[in-house]
Amino acid sequence: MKQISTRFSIAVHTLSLIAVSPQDCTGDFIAGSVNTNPVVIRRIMGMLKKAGLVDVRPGVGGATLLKAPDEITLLDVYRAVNATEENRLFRIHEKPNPACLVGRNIEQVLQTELRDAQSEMERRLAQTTLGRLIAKFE
Amino acid sequence: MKQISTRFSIAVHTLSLIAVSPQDCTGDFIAGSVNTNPVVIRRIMGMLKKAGLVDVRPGVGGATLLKAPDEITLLDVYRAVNATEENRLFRIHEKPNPACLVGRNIEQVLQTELRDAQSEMERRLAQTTLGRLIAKFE
DNA sequence: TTATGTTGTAACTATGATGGTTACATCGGT
DNA sequence: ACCGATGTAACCATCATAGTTACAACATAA
Repeated sequence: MKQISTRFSIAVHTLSLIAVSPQDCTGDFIAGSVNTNPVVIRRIMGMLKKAGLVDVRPGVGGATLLKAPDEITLLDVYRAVNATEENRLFRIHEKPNPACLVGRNIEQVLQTELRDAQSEMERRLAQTTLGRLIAKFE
Repeated sequence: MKQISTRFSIAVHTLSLIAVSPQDCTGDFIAGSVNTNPVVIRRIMGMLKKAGLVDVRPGVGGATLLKAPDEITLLDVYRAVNATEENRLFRIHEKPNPACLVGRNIEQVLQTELRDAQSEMERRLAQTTLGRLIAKFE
């Protein structure tokens, strides 16, 4: 099946690293910890910056959190990297046959249910903060 | 972002149609209601059949539900069409650097949270039955 | 038996998201 | 001016998706 992009987990990794590191984290340093290409990190950092979660200093290098780890939830990160307009987890097939009872109703009825389901997931993501996550590292 | 395949919504549409139709539903008939190619329907019907939700009669044609609409939840359908092994909604980047505190812990810690979030979503899907969905059609 | 209409699949295709990569402009401090 | 960092554009290989054509297998009716 189609899974949610690793952008999300990489973003969480990135923020965690910034949170626990005493020194400034450069993109290359983070890339080394995540084990990927620095450009991938920069792209994600750009999204986190746009979402107001981090401040990145061009030229000099390094990133810092703009909120306390306890003020950043997984949902914040999730939203930041999905960064899209709609943000609907489920896709529904388009243009079903309006001449059919089911075709006429399915979109509306199903959408309500699926949005609720997505909300439940997001509610759970909102319950975990970066601070709580970091506290579990050993 | 990457969304969950329309296979799911098409499967729900398909089952709904079978449930509300007095006559037998052929793949072509369902395809007409969903507004897609019959082969797409047959593929999904194959998954629903494998999951024990429907019985499809080869040759003669037509499909029937193997359970009452009130006994089929959206989660059943979701599981049927995702039909994969792992069934993990979230992907986590692989092989983070074990020499780093974050890299060493992120996978384990994050996985717990994400699995919980997925469970919340699935719990909500399990609360809606096909019967309840159909009852909302007008 | 043959014809008809259906299901079951294989195979091919176009599309779009993803994630890695190279390249280079720009920035800021030494 | 130099150096190392960020910010992006551009390109690419890979993969899931969903539509399509084609055809074998099947069940029933004539």
